[in-house]
Formats: sequence, C-alpha cells, structure tokens
Amino acid sequence: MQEKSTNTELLLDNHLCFTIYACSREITKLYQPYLDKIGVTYSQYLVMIVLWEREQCTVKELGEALFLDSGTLTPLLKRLQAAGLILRERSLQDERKVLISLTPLGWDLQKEAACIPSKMMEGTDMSEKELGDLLVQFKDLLGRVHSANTSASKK
Amino acid sequence: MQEKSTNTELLLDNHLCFTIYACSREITKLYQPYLDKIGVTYSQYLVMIVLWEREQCTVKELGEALFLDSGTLTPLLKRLQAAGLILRERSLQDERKVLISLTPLGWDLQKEAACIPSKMMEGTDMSEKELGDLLVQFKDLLGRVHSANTSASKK
DNA sequence: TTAAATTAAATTGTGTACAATATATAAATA
DNA sequence: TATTTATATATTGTACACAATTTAATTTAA
Repeated sequence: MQEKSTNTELLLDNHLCFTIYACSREITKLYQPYLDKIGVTYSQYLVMIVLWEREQCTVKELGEALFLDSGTLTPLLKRLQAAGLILRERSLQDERKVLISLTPLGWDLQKEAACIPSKMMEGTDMSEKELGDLLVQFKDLLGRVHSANTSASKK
Repeated sequence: MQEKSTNTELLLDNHLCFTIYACSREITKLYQPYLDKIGVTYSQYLVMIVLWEREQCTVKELGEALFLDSGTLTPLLKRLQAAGLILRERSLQDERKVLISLTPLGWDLQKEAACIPSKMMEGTDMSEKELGDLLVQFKDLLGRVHSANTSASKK
C-alpha cells in the first residue's frame, strides 16, 4: 500500500514538472511566428513588455520582474540595443546601475506587437475564464516554488 | 468597453504564458540541489526517467516523449554516454536509428534518484489532490498548444 | 532496378539560462 | 577617514533549445 502510494506521488510529481516544462516550450513555439515578424525572441519580447509598462528601469528591476539574472539579461539587452530598440545608460546618481529605456523604434514595436496576445488566445482555444482560473492557480504555484527557492538559497 | 476587454485579454494571456515560463525555470532550480547530488541536469534526468521505464528506445522515441529534437538530444546523450550512464548503438535492422540503453551504472542511478520526487513535493507544499488537479489542467493545455503547433507546421 | 522522396541523426549557428567569479561603485562601520 | 561589507552589472563557462541544413539509410514510385 505504502509503496504504491509513494510510486503514485513519484509519477505525479515527475509528470507535473515535466508537463509544465514541455508546456512552456510549446507556448514559446506558438509565439514564434508572430515574434519572427517583429524580430525579437520570446525573452526579448518579455523585456519589451516590462519596458512598455514602466518606460524605464534598471537591469536589476528587469531581473526581478522576469526572474532572470544579469548573466542572462546583459547579453540579451545588448542585442536589443544593437537592434535599436532600447538604450543602456549608466545611472548618474549610482554608477553601479544601468538604466534601460525605449528608443522611438522600441515604442513603435508596441503597436506591431499589439495583436500577438489575441492570436495566442486563439491558439490555445480556451475561454477567458478558463485561462483566468489557470492563471490564478499558476501564480500560486509560482509563488510557492519561488519562495522555496529563495529561502533555500538564504541558508 | 471593447478596448478595455481586449486589454484585459492581452494582459491575461501575456501573464499566463510568462507565469508558466517562469514557473518552469523555478521548478528546475528546485530540482537542482538533488540533481547535483546524482550528477545530471534536469533534461538528462528526464531522459533517464524515460529509459528507466522503457529500458531501450531510439533518439526519435525519446524526442517524442520529451518534445525535444536531435539537435538537443544528440549532444545531451553524448554527455550521458561520457558519464557512463547510457549506451548509444546504431540499430542493425535500420542503420538510421540509434538505440539508447542503460548501463549498469545508469540502472544504479535509479535508486539514488528515487527520493527526488518526494523531496520536490515538499518543496511545493501542496496536497496530492491539488497537484493532481493541476496536472489534469496542464496536460489539457499542453495537448492544445502542441496540436496547435503541429498543425501549424504541417501547413 | 534506378530515381525520387522520406526518414533518422548529426551538425551548425544563434540565443537563452544560470552558476560562479570578477569588477566597480556605494554604503556601513570601526 | 580608512576599511569592510554590500550592491549592481559584467564576464566566463557549461548546457540546453531549436531552426536550418547536411548526411546517410530506407522506402516509394517511376
């Protein structure tokens, strides 16, 4: 009995984590054709979304919003800068910080990207309510896992 | 009115996809300390799980199980081979195929890895039922997104 | 049976992710 | 104030992930 229950847990847990991992990659693939049209990757698109909302922020703030560190963001931001979409400037108040802001081209991209989410909704073929419920559960799970990670790293 | 509704959809969709993406990476981080102990990455661990279930399979079958292609699997499998955990052999019946199987060391690893899922369950701090419900919803979403991808690529 | 089409892996090139480390600046404190 | 500590970003190295192409083997069809 005990053995079977344990085995069930093992499979359940492995499969849930795998399903989330696979789902994440499949969703990125679903974005791909639309992102190709505007010339950015999914990670770069997420950075742009943060900037469209906040206009300006530091690398650290971007990292907190997207759960990414400077090892990922620095080269990614250099590519966005090379593409003419953002500016990277050292803060004059605190020269450790790098301020990221949008160029006019970066702002223009917002209009071109506006159609993407609705196209994605069609792709999943789920109602707004279903997606909303999923989001609630998912944010809860993300919160739990993230806090488990941060409390573990503090040890 | 119409504008507000559209905007809500946009945010909802962006946030759901982002949350799944972030959640996937946070879960991988939660696995990390346990995977470090047995010396494999999360992707390599997934390959080992498939092999522990099936004993032997081709690269293509692994790819179908894990939603990965040979571009990802070939170097990954070479690393598992270099670590002495698997064998890679051309099929004699069909020399296009490469058969992947476990070494005794690869089988031994199963025992060391047995504790991982229960440790992960503790990490999320959710009941078996909650995780089970999430898994059902998630498999549904994965199925929808995957079929959207495969039907799109057939065009 | 030969030629064309298909299939299975491998290869190449780009772009993340992330741990670990380095560097430079700022804040705290002795 | 000089020194330590903390903070913000960059760098380095490893390992995916995947599109696109290549190579070799098998099927299909002419």
